[in-house]
Amino acid sequence: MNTYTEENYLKAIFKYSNRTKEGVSTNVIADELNTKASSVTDMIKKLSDKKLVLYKKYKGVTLTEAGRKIAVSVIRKHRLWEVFLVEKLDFKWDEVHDIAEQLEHIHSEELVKRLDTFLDNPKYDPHGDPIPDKDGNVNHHKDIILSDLKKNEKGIIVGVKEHSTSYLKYLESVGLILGTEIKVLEVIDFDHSMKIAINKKDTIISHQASKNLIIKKI
Amino acid sequence: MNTYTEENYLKAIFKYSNRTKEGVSTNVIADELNTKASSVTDMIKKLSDKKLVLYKKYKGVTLTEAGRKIAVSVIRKHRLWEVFLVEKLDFKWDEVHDIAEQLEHIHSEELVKRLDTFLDNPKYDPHGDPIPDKDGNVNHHKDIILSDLKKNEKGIIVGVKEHSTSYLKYLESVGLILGTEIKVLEVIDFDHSMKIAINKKDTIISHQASKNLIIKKI
DNA sequence: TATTATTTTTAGGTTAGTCTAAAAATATAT
DNA sequence: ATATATTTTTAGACTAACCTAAAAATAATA
Repeated sequence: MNTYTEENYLKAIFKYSNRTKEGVSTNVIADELNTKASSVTDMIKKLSDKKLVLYKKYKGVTLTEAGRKIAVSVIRKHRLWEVFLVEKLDFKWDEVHDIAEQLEHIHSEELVKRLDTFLDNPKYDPHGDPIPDKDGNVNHHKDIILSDLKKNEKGIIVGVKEHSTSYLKYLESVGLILGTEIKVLEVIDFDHSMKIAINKKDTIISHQASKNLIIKKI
Repeated sequence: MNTYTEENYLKAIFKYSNRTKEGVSTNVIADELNTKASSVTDMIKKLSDKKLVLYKKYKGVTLTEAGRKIAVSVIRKHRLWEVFLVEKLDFKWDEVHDIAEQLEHIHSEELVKRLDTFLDNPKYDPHGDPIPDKDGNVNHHKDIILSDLKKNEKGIIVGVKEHSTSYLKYLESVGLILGTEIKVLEVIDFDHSMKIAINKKDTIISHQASKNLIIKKI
């Protein structure tokens, strides 16, 4: 059994070790967890002793298979609980993160299994992030983002790359929720803002906003 | 915000300060929490500094109003989660305690409020224990227990005084679940075991079993 | 390549919660 | 009431997770 803190470290390392094969750096982890590099070094040694990460001094850290399993199971729990909070308790998608951060550390395999069943085995959480299956497989989105679309191309919103409350609230307020169909009407060369059509209404959104929306081309 | 551990101490003190006005003794708390008396003394000092308990050396400890509020709110959460686990996730009544021990420490007023609504504002948990309301009021059962009944008296099971898995499993196996109507057919003078009628079937139960069943006379 | 800047690690300390062993206070029994 | 037993507290130490400040390693730049 691992502590709350260990689980959070593993989650942070997982988050930054998806793309590259390089080890995740101490500072990146410290930043993600709002702690100091020296604390990270301490914890990494502990995780290394437990064979949950591979660690070479000054060379960053990578997850072992055991470490990855734990990280993914925590993420699975986080996302399942988010579905519960939104679908069953009627929370908004921008309100669930902090509560799920706590719930993800509840230890009970049976609970997760039953929760999954209760929620009808959802594949995505309320932000469109894929829910890992019980064996640790994750279905990542291919990263097509709205700002990649050209004039007259169309897509459906399937996720977000930025999870801040302010962004989520903004998206909801302009009708950019999961499943919404978008057509690009115009792209402004100067600042890459774009005019888009959603539900027969036109809106203009900034590059900052469009580059954080994951879409599926249609 | 209080830690997981502080909340458990407050809950333990609450548990043993219901009846008498005397302070709860260090050893009783140590026993309840599977820790040592010296650890309890330390924690009591901390809780006393925070004005959550009143403490006089060698004289035991009592909760302040602030401490009681926290204890009761943790118990409220515990029991609401137990209802969730049994009603929504189909856990058995003997399987939910350990999971609820974890869930009771999730901090979010909004979550508790919505969970309560989702569960239709239950008044009792799956073991018949009363769920404190959001203002901290608790509806205790009057303690009429099955072993107090005399021959030919009747009652309905409304709760248990012992929550061990083995007891709960036993009760379920012989059909002694909440709401069951019981008629006392005979009381054996020698060992206080009794013959009872439940759902038209007769059973014999030990004094040990009958003195832990809370009933309502009918 | 030598120097400077950045990152990472080490060294030493802190707090929360725990422990053991011994001392002090209270309770019990002769 | 004195001696004995029990309970509670103190003293000192431990681990987990964190910190600051300084040292060491690596990376970036002149």
